[in-house]
Amino acid sequence: MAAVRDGGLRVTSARRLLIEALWEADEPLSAEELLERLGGRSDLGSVYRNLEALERLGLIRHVHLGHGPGLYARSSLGPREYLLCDSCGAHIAVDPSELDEVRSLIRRRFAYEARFNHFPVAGLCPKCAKERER
Amino acid sequence: MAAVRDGGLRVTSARRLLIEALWEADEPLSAEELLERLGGRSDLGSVYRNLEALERLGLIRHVHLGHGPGLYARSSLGPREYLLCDSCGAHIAVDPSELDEVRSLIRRRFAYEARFNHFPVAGLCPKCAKERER
DNA sequence: ATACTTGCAAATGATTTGCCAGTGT
DNA sequence: ACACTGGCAAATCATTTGCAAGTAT
Repeated sequence: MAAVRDGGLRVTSARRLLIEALWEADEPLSAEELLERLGGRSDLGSVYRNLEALERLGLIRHVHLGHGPGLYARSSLGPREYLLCDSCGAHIAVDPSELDEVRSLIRRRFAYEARFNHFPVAGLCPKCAKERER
Repeated sequence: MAAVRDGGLRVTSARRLLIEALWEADEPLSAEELLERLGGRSDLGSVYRNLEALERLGLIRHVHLGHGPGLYARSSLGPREYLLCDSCGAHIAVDPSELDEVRSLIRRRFAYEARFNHFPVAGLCPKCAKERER
């Protein structure tokens, strides 16, 4: 809560509840899922506004896993980059270091600095890839 | 047009106009941009329905470059995979073979079969990456 | 006290869907 | 003829914004 105040935000009950929900979660949640966990003691507009504010402070991040809503998680959940299956929606989160080789390959070829924390690596998971082999 | 009929679709004027617009374009366009090129001689509902139908036949593909609307292009525009800059929106299209090394690295590490034709590689383009170096 | 926030409603952007008159085969 | 489509409107999903009343500092 200190970080919130230091960031120039007031500690309101809607905000505190949202933060608690985010801190209790061990995977990214949508705004709607978060609102449910608040027992309706807020509304979607406020949830989105607060998510944006907390993200500006760097306390949380959000990722887009395919279509569907954005998913939010506390930054302290650890740096994560994602691989998503286009076919079944399965996804895995990995430490950025696991993608360093991929990143440097892309850097050498295209001079792009690839990031898979906001938009994942898309493709086919092992199971779906196998199913399409034939 | 033969491919359309073979696919079980009728060749209607709305459909033909849409196909012409797609075939004249040399980069992916949104449904709205396509409708403009039809001079309003159709409507968004039909455009989306036809885009979906043509995509089912494999005649076109669509890509999501960041937020914003999906972008559609004829498949014959050539196999393309995309790199997108999260910061300035710049993007480049490359032949899949240029990403084969990246793909096999990801395959070895995660057994995922990466595809960057529907969702791009996201990150920072050379210019934006340089600006953040300091 | 007063600036920041909330909850509610309405607006927005992208896309989908229901309906029925119109048209390709 | 008859099923497939088109155009129009309304619905949906995710997210943003306006506003007046409420609250943290």
